[in-house]
Amino acid sequence: MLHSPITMGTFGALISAALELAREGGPDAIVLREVARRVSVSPNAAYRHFAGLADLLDAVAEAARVELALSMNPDPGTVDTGDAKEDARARMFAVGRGYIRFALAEPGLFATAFSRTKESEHFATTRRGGLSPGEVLQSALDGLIEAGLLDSDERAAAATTAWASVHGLSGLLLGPMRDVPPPARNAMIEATLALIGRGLTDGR
Amino acid sequence: MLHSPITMGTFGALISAALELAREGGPDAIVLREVARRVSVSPNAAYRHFAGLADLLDAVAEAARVELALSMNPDPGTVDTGDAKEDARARMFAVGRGYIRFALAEPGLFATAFSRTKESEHFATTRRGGLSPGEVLQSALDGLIEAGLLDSDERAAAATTAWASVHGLSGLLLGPMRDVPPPARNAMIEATLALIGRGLTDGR
DNA sequence: TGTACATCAGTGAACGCGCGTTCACTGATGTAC
DNA sequence: TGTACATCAGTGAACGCGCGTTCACTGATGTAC
Repeated sequence: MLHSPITMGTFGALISAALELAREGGPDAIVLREVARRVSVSPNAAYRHFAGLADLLDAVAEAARVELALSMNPDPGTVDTGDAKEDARARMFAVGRGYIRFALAEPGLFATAFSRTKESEHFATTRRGGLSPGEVLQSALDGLIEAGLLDSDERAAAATTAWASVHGLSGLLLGPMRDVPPPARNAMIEATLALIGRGLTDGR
Repeated sequence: MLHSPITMGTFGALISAALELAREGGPDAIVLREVARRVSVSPNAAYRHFAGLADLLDAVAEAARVELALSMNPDPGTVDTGDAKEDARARMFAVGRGYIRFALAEPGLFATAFSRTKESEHFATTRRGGLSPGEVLQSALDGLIEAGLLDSDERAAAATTAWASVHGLSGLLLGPMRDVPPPARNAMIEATLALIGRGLTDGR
């Protein structure tokens, strides 16, 4: 997914195999020896590319964050009705829906994206020129501000509340509410997005 | 915390020691051999009281849920201004604040309360006559309905959104936002509670 | 009241397992002169 | 163009560790008659 497997080299193959483990079982499923096994390499070969397990985990968590950010980006063209206000609102909803969709489709990667790393600001900025989840959210909020639907001094509070809501709903749907059937689940998602949207663009 | 250590017996002592481990390091820190060590008992003695590690974990998760529910209950007397609407609203805020306060004060127990168990409806009903987090939330929503601040047919959606918001904010404050200093953190909590409260009791 | 027996909560030793990491080494590739 | 040397990505074997669980057993307590 990151690169073609053919030209990936051992470094890329290790990351790719570790991502696959994370996809299957979350961050705790990332086991150095199993990663090496899947790449058909001896366990200590990994130490040529990473300082240790923690370092590998950091790289995988970063990759998971990039995948989350990609899933948050609305399909281009979807949001284009001609009405600027309507478009900005729709884009905001699409970003939230994309976040929850990723969590439900890739629970292992979702959990991995939030696993503890050395620094804590990885959601806001991304190295290597990729997108970060925080940047996608901020740009949707920019749209609301430009459309006159949000005061720019409410921006920080809006970001926190919006993020908290979709993050929390994702966690509940994956946890205590995991047995809710899909139709009711979708109703919950839409109801939450609607209520938050209403709260953010209060009366505008 | 559950019973006096003097009359607790091995069963209670095992649960108590496991709870302590969960408090220190979350559900993954619950290690059967370490639990037995802390109770000064051989590892296999635990098998007299639990079918295995998974069974012990279930019991500890249940206890963590009870502690969460206790933390959500507002101190009696705090919410009593004479104005029924105002009281109902204040009680709702107090429940949300209690939830987040517990998450921040006891991150290990908070995570443990949400660790995977066999059944998934433990948040709604509690065995042994204790309170559950879901029951505390529902009773706060009852208050809003009785005060005329919430339509009873919006009850389910309101529960989901409210829970998702405080749950998500808790997760963010413990994770990606863990370095936010306390004053800014409190502002985020109050801003989120205010926005959700506004959304729930829309215009009333 | 005494005796035989079942139950129960504990013990100590051992099981197999898989982990992250380190050690000393090898062979291919690149580079300086 | 050839030679000596450094660098680098890999190997195989081993390290110590702690885990959950099982086995055969013990000694105290309760119970039936």
